Amino acid sequence: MEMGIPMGRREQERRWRRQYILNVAERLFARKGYHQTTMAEISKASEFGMATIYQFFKSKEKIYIAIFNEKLDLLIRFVEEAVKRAKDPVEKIKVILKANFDFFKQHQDFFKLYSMEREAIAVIIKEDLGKGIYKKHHQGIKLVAEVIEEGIKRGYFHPLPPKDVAILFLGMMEEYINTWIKEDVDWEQKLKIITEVFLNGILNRKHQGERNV
Amino acid sequence: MEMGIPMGRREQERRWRRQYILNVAERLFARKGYHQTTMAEISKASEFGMATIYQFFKSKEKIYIAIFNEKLDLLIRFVEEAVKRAKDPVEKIKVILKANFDFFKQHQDFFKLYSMEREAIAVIIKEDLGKGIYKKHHQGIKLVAEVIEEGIKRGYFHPLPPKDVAILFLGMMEEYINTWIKEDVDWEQKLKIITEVFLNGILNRKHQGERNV
DNA sequence: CCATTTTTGGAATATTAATTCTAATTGATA
DNA sequence: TATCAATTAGAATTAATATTCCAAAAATGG
Repeated sequence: MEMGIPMGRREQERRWRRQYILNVAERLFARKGYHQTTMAEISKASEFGMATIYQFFKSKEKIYIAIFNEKLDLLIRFVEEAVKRAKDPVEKIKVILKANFDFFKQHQDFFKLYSMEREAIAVIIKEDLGKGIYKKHHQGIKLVAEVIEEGIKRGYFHPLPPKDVAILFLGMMEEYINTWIKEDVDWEQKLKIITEVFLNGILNRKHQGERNV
Repeated sequence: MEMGIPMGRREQERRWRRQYILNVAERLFARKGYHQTTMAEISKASEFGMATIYQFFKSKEKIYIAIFNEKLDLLIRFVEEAVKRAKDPVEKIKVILKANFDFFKQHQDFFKLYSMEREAIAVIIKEDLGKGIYKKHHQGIKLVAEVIEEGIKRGYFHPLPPKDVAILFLGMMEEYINTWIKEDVDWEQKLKIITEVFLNGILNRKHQGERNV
């Protein structure tokens, strides 16, 4: 199982089936939410019997957790990779936005699930693993906060509390993706708008003297 | 029942009890989510029997919907009132932020519920009334978008699509409140930060020449 | 205070759906 | 191909809980 030791056909098939079940469940959960999706439906849609599914996952809850954990890992890795390739903080912010947009365009079902239940998950899932997901969300905040902090140190950004700025940034991004993901929009355009607002704010230069914030 | 005709004691008591049930349910839903909260718990916590509760609400779902509808109405009215009192667009933006912060500080249980299930609600609630809630959310977006539009026309804000900016604004705000509502923070301070970021962006003046957004 | 109406508590019912079980099938090994 | 182990389908079981029902209690009005 460890890296380097090749998997036999048997094991590969197992993996493939496991993943298949997760994909089917993800689609169903995204469409109808956790509670409205029954094991019978997952069984039917995946064309596996109950026992088979329970072979792979101890419970419905575990399926749910697995989807979140695996997709969130994927996302975090994807964003981290992208950030590494950018040099200056402004570039990094742009790259984070683009990476998130791209990822969620590719995984729309998951995004739906994510925005639908990220907050609820601590409540839906009794198990401690639910907290692991919560932790991964904070890992995302931390990543952005570090970029912000670097940007402040290097004089690119206003000296504001990095964590606060990171939260504002992610809030913007999430709600924005959430609104537009359903529709068939020009993503380049959207990316430009959010970048513009976040970096430059909405205030027009000619009025900036007036500000008394 | 119409304005002007005074309610008898009987009717007033009924209202009070109805509201009491809603308050209890709200607290429970906020703590454990919709599905984890049972009618038995609502009955126990409110010290009303089942039949009594079903006297007031046809179903558990109706209780949930009632909470959302009534609180959202309250919020919208509260924000609209506040906006009326402000003159220029910059002031209006600040006032909207403050009104939301204040409202949710006052109604923390509801905020929890709101952020937990706003997205999920269309899925949790089968009934059409679920869509009414969705509509109210958009009413909020519209209100902000109008302020933005006015601001652009009067030259205060950059000419960006008002609805997009409104969504970004609300996303920021929601996530921000969400993060800090649990903790005992300096709200004035937080209000300043979000206002600053939204109005001026994070980019430092000295680097603005470099921007190639 | 009595008759009538309304309200109430909580037990009984019905439903829904997660999980387990069993018998049948499939696949591997020799 | 025969044997044994692993896998599977789907029915049966079980658990949870929303809703209904009914007898008892309380409020109302004459």
